[in-house]
Amino acid sequence: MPFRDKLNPQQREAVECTEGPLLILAGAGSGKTRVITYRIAHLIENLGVEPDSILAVTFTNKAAQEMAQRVEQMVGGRRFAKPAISTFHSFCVRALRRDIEKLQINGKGLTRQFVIYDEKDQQSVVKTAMRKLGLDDKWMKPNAVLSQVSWAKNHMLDPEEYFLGVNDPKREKIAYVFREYRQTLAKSNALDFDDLLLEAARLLKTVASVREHYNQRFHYVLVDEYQDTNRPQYDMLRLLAGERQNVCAVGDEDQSIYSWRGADIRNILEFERNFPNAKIIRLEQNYRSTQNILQAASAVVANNLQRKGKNLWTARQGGARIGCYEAPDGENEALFVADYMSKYVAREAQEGREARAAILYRTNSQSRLFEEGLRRYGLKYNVVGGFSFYERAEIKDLVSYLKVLHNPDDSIAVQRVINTPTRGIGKSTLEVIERIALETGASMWTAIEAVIQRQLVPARALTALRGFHRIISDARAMLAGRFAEHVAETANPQLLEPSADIGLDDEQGSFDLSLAPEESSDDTSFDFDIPPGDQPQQDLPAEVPAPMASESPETNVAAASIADLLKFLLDRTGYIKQLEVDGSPEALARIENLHELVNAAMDAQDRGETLSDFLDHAALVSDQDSYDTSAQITLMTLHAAKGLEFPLVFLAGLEEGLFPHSRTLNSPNELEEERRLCYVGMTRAMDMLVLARARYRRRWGTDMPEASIPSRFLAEVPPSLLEDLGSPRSPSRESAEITDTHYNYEDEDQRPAHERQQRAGSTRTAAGGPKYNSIDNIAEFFASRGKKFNVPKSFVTEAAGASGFRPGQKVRHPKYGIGVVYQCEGDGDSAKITVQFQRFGLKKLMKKFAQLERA
DNA sequence: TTCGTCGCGATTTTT
DNA sequence: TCGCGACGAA
Repeated sequence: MPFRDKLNPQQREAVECTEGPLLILAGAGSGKTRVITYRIAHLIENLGVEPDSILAVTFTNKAAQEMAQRVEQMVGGRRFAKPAISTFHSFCVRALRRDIEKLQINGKGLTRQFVIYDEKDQQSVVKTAMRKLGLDDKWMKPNAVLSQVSWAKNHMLDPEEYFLGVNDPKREKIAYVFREYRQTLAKSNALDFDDLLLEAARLLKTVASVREHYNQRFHYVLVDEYQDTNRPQYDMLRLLAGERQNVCAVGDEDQSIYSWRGADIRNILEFERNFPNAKIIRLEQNYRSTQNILQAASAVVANNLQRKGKNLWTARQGGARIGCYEAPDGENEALFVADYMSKYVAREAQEGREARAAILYRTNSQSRLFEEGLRRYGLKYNVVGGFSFYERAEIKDLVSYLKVLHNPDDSIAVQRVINTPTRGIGKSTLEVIERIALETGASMWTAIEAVIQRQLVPARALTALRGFHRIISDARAMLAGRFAEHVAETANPQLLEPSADIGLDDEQGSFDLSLAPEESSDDTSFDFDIPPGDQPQQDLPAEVPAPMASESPETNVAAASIADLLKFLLDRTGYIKQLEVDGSPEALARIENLHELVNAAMDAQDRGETLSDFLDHAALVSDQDSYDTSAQITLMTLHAAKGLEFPLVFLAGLEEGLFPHSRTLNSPNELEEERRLCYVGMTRAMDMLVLARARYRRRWGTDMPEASIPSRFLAEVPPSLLEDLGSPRSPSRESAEITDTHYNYEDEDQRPAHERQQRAGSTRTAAGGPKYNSIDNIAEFFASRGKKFNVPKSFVTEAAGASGFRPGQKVRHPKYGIGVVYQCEGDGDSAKITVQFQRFGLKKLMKKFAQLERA
């Protein structure tokens, strides 16, 4: 496979240097993916390396899919086997599903049927643990406790070690919660996201046979986004590298933005120390952005100390300057962006080019304003992030039912579904069950059976509980293909069968489990993201639908498919009926979603996935993966933008406290991370970059917008690269009408009808319509919208500069402390200044008496 | 037990 | 603004 003429010298070196540890420092837009895929193809095609002895790990499903696709295009068709390309997490899940039982001690420990707890599940475990330990929700927020627990895990500390490492009472209590948390998960046969990495690393570390298995299988290991790896991932990488040390890590320390998830930037900064004789190659030619954009971004990130430093350059000299816009408030910012967008989209359409733009922001909550703005302009857009399909309540409900079928000990799932839809199992009944579970150390499910058997709750609740139990056990029987038999069995009053009897509930997968205890799995069973049918799958019977239930020949009934199970559950639980009765548009949407879920289950079935696979999938996918590249305008957080590129990029909300985020302001390390985030955002832009800020922003729904201070990152961009896009200062005509009310947000419907028509017309025929689509007219446009776009008087007085204080300025008051000037009125002795104080809120002060000073 | 209302608090982020 | 939790009524 020839590639020499397709790569620059550094890229070529990175591709050809296949033996020994290698760190590729790949600057933004330097053709990283290209190098990785060529490298893999080179190994296979030119060096004759077996494809499936190559392992490549990424962080997102999307990255993994893309990589696999591109490799496929290069070497596909010619090879049967494929390289293993996977996310860290799904790699770990597969490894654990295969061998986790080797970590058992005296038969105790997790089984291959373990479930994966997502963040919500984790939260509820923490909450329960805290309640059990008598800790108040208000004492410390469960979320904060959880993040401590996660921190400890990422630093490979167990509760005892964590306890010893802290010396304040608060954290000591957290250690107890941590211990309780771990016990709960163990009891539920569950792992959280952190555990997946942790346990996989432990598996490799402690079980020599497993480690050898992977060392024999994988001769070349490649890690993408190395700057985002944490300690367990690093350990795993070392173990996978084995003696060959053919480790290729690709990353960019300037794009490390996940330290809050335990990512340790030292992994990349200290690569040479960790892997002796490591080679380092820098990819410094940027193929994406113009020189101006690159220079601006580089200037910002140059303020960081924690970096190896690099010298990115581009052949695209010059380019448009970085746009800069200061809007009066958040709504204005959004409307400005929308206006700019509609102009841009129209222009690109006229030129016959494809318009692609992104609006990037720090927090998801910022998206709302932009969505409204874009809608007003009739522009189509796509929001990435927020909550994913599998996070929707109704989907989680049904998935939880499946989880209970799959693993009855999953108490979180049981808790979620036991009374959804409501079936009369209330708080007091739940308390009884929980108490039994607590006293006997059994799972909720076992406790439920005990409660039924010994009739520990009032008749009414007992009936309800029986109903629930019946649904679950019926469904489980369907799963095992023993429904008819089950019905016969349960026809007699002996309702309860020992649940161990149904232990192997892994649907078709159960064949594997029962037939192949130890050495059955050879290399091919490790099927990474490989399309269906492309490889021998001993996990599954060949024909997908309806394999015979060979374990009970006398019944000979087909095991139910996942879709069938879902339909059964939706019907028997009355879930759909409940929504139908509701009848609201929202309920109908939920029904739609549930249909989608059934479809997803059918697709999974077609791919030959077991119930277990399906649940893993549901746990590991995110919305990040469903990003639609064909949308013209994409809204997302800066984090979500990593790895993407757009001809036009807006970076919004460049305000101190928002970006950089307030929670990072007193930590130099976190501030550097914010700066890297800014760098990531800026380097997404290919041709045009616009930075925007609102001078007043309404934070968390107060009725009073607060004055903002420009983000320090704005000041870090060399002024010569900036171009002010006409930030409105004092729309004169309107200012005369301003009363004492600071802002008067009105519904847009209050605009005169003729304006609305004009607006509508101009958006629909964006190209031809003259007026409000042009930046030049933006001030006029804002003005025309009436009071809504009034700027506070302050902007006028600011221009006059009479009061000596200006809005946005930081001031100190002897009694109220530090604050920010919100508004100035009048001048001379009668000058009044309104100040937003950090601790005392908004105060109107007479300048004469206030003793304000600049801070 | 459920369902409604009210008030308060929060808003950072791959898997 | 929105969503959740606590609390109270049927």
